Amino acid sequence: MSSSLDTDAPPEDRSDTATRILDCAQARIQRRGYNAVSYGDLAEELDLTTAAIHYHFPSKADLVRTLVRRYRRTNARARSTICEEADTLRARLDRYVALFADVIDGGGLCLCGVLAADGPTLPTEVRREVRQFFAEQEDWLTDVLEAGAPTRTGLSGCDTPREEARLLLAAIEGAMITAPERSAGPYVDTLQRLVDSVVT
Amino acid sequence: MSSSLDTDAPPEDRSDTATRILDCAQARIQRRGYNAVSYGDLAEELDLTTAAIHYHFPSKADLVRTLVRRYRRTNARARSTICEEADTLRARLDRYVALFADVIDGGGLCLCGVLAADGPTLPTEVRREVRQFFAEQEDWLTDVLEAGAPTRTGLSGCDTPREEARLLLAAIEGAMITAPERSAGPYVDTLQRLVDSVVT
DNA sequence: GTCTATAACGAGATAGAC
DNA sequence: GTCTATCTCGTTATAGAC
Repeated sequence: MSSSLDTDAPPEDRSDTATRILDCAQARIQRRGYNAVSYGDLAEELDLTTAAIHYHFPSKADLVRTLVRRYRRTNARARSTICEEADTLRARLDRYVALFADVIDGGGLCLCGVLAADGPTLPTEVRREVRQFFAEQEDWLTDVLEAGAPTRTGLSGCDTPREEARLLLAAIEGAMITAPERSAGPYVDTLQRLVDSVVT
Repeated sequence: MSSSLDTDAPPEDRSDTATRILDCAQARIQRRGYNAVSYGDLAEELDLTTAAIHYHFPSKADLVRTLVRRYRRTNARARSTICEEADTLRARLDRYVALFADVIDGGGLCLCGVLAADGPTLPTEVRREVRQFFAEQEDWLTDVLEAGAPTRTGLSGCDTPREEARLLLAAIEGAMITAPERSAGPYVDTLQRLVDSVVT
């Protein structure tokens, strides 16, 4: 049940400028965190004024809320594609890990991982959105592990797929933070060990 | 080799006020991140002026560098104590996890986990200090896993203790971020699964 | 849709009195 | 060791012209 809850976004049309703003904001937040990104930064990089950005996103809360929604949506599509194109448990987990490896190679961390660290600083709407992102990952991983039962060995300590899913997610997010360099190689390496322990 | 490298701190005497400042700064950074904590915040909570804080720590870089050094030192002592008081692999890992569970119960995240997410925003000295913290955890976990060889099952995917150590550390840091609430219960629960998979 | 201009505030930091 | 006072800059956000 990779839930498509809430007011699940409308047609989702966005002007070219709005998209450029979101792209820029996402890259910067993934590298620097919520509080180290300002309208001024974005304006300079995009060759706009702060006022122009305020036209598209009246407040910073608006901007980041929209950003996380887009992030969730993109991620949901990517997960769907994985399930369509790969049918073994191992292939699915490998491709899922690769999703986050791409993020690292972009020079930053998972958008929601970074935002989670900014905790109570965030507008409450954004905090909710971030928590939902993690819940979705956990749900999806649980489903995938269940569906892959035949080739699933199961960690000796885990009784249910959900417990295993929680562990996988924690490792996937944590490895970004503890990795000495922000490059995909060592990251994938570390997580491969865990995947290997979970599937035959 | 739980390294005591670099200019390993002097007698480490600190005035009472300086200690109060560090305590306050640590709590706030663990909850809100580096860039959401200001001299003004600290001054208000401690009933001081910003100028008084600047007397003890001339710059924010000074303050946080000192803070992370103290954090590393406290953590090193705690790890030593664990090795003195517990002699089985399981007991040591359990108590190590408890160390971080205490942090969560304090309402925040691991100081270095939070700072890692603030990435290039940090003064370079602080970034070095944070990377060293993670290196120390990895080294210590590797040693502990090696020493516990008799009761160590080994994850099926991991060839060496170091690979297992990296995975443990990633999960320990990541579970703080992905946990829906900042309370120790569910956190310890998740990690217990992994510990159970690593030791008989 | 983008601009100039500016308001209103908070940040890190310093000088100098006590 | 702590204060008052101040500087300079960056921040989010708005008003109004083009």
